[in-house]
Amino acid sequence: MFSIGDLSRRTGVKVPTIRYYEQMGLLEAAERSEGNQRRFGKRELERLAFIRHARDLGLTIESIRELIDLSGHAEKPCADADRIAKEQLASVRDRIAQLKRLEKELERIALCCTGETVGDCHVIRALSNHALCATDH
Amino acid sequence: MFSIGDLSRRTGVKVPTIRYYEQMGLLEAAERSEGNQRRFGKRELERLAFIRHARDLGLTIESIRELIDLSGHAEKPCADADRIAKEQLASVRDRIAQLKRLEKELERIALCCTGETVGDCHVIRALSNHALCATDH
DNA sequence: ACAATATCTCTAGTGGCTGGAAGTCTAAGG
DNA sequence: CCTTAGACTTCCAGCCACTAGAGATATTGT
Repeated sequence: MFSIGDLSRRTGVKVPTIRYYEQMGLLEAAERSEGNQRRFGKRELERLAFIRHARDLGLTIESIRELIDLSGHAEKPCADADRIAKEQLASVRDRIAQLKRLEKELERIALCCTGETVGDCHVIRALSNHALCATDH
Repeated sequence: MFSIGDLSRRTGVKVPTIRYYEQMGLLEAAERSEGNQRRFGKRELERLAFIRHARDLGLTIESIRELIDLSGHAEKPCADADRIAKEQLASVRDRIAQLKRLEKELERIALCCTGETVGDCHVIRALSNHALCATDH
């Protein structure tokens, strides 16, 4: 049995964040000490690691809730879990594609600066005039 | 002179967002009609396009405020504008790199699903066990 | 003149935390 | 056993960049 601070140190999840996950229903309400402090065991540690991992992969709290619900029903087909992961993959790929377009545009804008004054600054001119852009965004 | 709705249609920026930009000080307080409705001209249209463009490129409101301040001082050197653009480029590149690591991890997780039940679902197992990950995150 | 649409201000909500205040509990040292 | 430092509790506010809604007023078209 360890305290919320211990759990935090073991998982790298900040204390207020752990309480937040509990409030959001990702962690079940923890047992309490006589003095009303939370006490966690191995099970909670593992679940928190799961949550942290999923968050690191960009899954929303809502998706994680779904996955936790699913994992409680070992007999169901795992199509839903699969769908959540695939949707997340698709959304990550979308964001990468979008950021690459931005990168191109910013390169054009930022790398052309010739170090003169604001009056003829390429950065500001480029931002003022969308027509100078190579891609649409 | 056009109304906020006209401005919205011309720039693709939603009406409440225009009011929000005014509130944030990116747009100067607009002239008003007799009945207290905002009236905009070409100047405001151009500035809003500038703002929209910068936002599309991922610049924060704060950075845009800086750029607007700068653009009012045509005689100053444009190093600051250049720095803002370069910082944004660096941050975009960071995010791309991070998302690519995620993409790899999600591919491994999502594409291995063999369509069985939750009990032996690869997605859920992978999320439960960080040790299965190829990269650190 | 009237109806339909647009605008006004103000407030609150989004997601995923993060920080602070004010009070209570626990663990270690003396 | 007592003290004290630190960890813990709850509750509330704030972050960013909007977005939505209520209820009142203005404008526009017929």
